[in-house]
Amino acid sequence: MRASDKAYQTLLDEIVEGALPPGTVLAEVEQAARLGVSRTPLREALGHLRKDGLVEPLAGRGLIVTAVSIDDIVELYELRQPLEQQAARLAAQRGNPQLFAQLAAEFRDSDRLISSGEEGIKAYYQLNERLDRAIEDAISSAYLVNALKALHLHLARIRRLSRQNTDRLRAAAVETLVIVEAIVNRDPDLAASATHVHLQQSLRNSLETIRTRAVDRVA
Amino acid sequence: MRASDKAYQTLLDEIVEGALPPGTVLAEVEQAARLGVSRTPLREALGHLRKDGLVEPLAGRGLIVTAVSIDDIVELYELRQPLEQQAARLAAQRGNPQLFAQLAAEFRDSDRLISSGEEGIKAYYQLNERLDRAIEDAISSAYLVNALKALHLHLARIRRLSRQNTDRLRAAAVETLVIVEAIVNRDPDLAASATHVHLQQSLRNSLETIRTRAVDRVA
DNA sequence: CTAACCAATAATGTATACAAAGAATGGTGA
DNA sequence: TCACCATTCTTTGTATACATTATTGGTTAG
Repeated sequence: MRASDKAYQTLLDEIVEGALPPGTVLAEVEQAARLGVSRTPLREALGHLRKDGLVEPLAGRGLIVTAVSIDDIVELYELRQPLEQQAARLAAQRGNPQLFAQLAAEFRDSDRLISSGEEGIKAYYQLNERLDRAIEDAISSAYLVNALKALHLHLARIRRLSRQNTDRLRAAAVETLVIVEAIVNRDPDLAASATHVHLQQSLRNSLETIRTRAVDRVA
Repeated sequence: MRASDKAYQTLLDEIVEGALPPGTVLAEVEQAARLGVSRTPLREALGHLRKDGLVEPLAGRGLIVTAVSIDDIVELYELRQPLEQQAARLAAQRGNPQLFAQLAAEFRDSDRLISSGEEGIKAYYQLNERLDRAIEDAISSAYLVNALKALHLHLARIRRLSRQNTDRLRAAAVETLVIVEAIVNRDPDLAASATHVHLQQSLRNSLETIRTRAVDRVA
């Protein structure tokens, strides 16, 4: 594996996981030393992160991890909404019904996961990732898949901000099941509408939890 | 201006304009010498082009300019369709009606441009670019705008493949006018539907002209 | 004659040295 | 005491030298 790829992957994970919170200054020599690579591959990694929108230049200070505000979340959903509706639509047209029927069965059983503590919730998140992967595979359009991947980078990042309670997770599982079943039944319009509904709820929940927490912090 | 930016912009233009056709091998030392920069900034430029999807690694041969097939055009429109519908929708919600009214007036007068030779057609294309810019400004969502910019990179590239005749340009102008008027009237649904129609026609025309030309080549 | 292996070569990947540009800090003057 | 300027230092940007890897061509053996 190339040193630049390793540096990119490491920094990416650390930014998404929050180990490098927004505002963190990423000086080249410092990060190169920390990650055990020279400046050249590190610069390449930082350049890619800049294109991803995860870091931005700050005059004189080098690069810093970009901030994530409530406005960012709204704006992100303005991209997510059309992209995932189209993804669901195409998956319903082209996906293998048997494959998605299997995923649907797992979502029907997801209450059990959500109710069984941290471990189960982690498994539930992995189930969602498998669904995303299955949809991407079904789409087969490289351009749309790339746009989705760039989107999911930022979504993974804001997921930390709006931690979901189990009630919301259960509701989300039901909403997602509708989408998957529409794909199984090769109903593109329903898949798109169900995605619309799901994302609307998801955004509403995200904003509520964050606003609530902001109030908590003041109190 | 940084040497890496200069190299990136130059290569980008050459790829989009077709001076570097698909399949062209871009060896680092060779291109660095040609563009008058050292390998380091050139590599940075190539890395960005790779993220843009304009070049791709070829085992052992370095990077080559990516191919553009008919399938690529269809796949590109599967991304363009949802993105530009959303863009039109948001522009209708947030755009300054007076600004778009001005653009609408110009589109109503665009027959004159299209009928007045190369110069006029160039001006017509610039009018379209100004509309794209106005829509992007109205959107104000950085994520969606970035996705649109990446998309327009590839669209500019395939525009060379499917050169439009004046009849198609006139029809496209009428379709576009409906979109702009919907934005002026703050009618998001109509703006989205009109965009849907316009892109469907645009794709159909692209595929027809290319298929026809492919037949010509055989004959 | 074909296939496999080895060597040579040309490419990318990495490290480091150097240059340039900017910001922070200290000093000096009003 | 405050403002401004110069200097220094830290930072990024660039060039080049070195390492490494993969491919290609040739040679040899079967």
